[in-house]
Amino acid sequence: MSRDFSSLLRDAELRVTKPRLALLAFLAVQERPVGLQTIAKHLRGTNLTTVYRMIETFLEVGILRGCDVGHGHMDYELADLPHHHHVICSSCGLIEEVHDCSDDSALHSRTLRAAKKFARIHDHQSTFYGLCVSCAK
Amino acid sequence: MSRDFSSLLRDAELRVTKPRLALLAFLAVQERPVGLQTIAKHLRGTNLTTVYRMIETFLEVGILRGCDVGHGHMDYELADLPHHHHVICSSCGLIEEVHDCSDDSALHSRTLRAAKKFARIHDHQSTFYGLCVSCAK
DNA sequence: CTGCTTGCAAACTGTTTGCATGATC
DNA sequence: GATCATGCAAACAGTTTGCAAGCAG
Repeated sequence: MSRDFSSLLRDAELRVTKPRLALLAFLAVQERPVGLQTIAKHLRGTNLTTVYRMIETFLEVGILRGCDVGHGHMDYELADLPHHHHVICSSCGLIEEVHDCSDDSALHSRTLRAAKKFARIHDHQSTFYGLCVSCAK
Repeated sequence: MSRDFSSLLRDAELRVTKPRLALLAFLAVQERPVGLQTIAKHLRGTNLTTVYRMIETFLEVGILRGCDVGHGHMDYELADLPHHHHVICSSCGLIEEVHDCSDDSALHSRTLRAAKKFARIHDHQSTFYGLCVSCAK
């Protein structure tokens, strides 16, 4: 399951460096999107500034995707994951990804009909709030 | 259409002050959620610190709702607006609110079935991305 | 008059920029 | 060897805190 991040970088016309590989490897292991500070904390041996710049670069070329689950700062995840949404526990902050998004196009066209100022809708992001099983006890 | 913000504040056991009324009046006129800096810029005659504190207070008592449309900072709107979602133009950043959210409970239960770690889902927020009519030309 | 609210200044945190060093191609 | 990436330090912006003065109840 470990991936070939070197060619991922080369395909994006970026140089293959140790900090970049470390960042990608770290994100690949995570099962949830993570914030910049979290990344920097776990990526011993590199610099905060570098993390900022790597993320900026990766967002530009589309290797990374930023997603905002509503606690003030962006979280990041590898962009080549399948489309999904996040469920957040209102009590403890646990995030789970769900992949049930069967009728996207129906949802988009229904929304488009309601949005009078828009000509097209090409994407959406949904965040659900609830109680995880531990907190519900 | 102008509302009674004084009693809104009193009901929340907050004192009725000029800056607070100004903030509420400003938000009531907006048709989209606005960021803190935007608010402060338009609320001449009051202080940045005060705006921060008012927003914090209003969020606590539930007068305001923060919503994150994914550009790094929170936007705020009056909480007693009906449930709705936002459509954002990928090109110019225009935000429109849409109120088509007919089958919420079906969506919640379908998501709950997919989210193995969750016991309940009570709310959600969706953001759509598209092209507004001006940008689509 | 009492306590909540405000405004200013200062502290703080998170983010960005400039520049010299080091690594990749 | 030329160019891109990194790391440090310094600048910067946004946010928070402490405290004295002002205002609502």
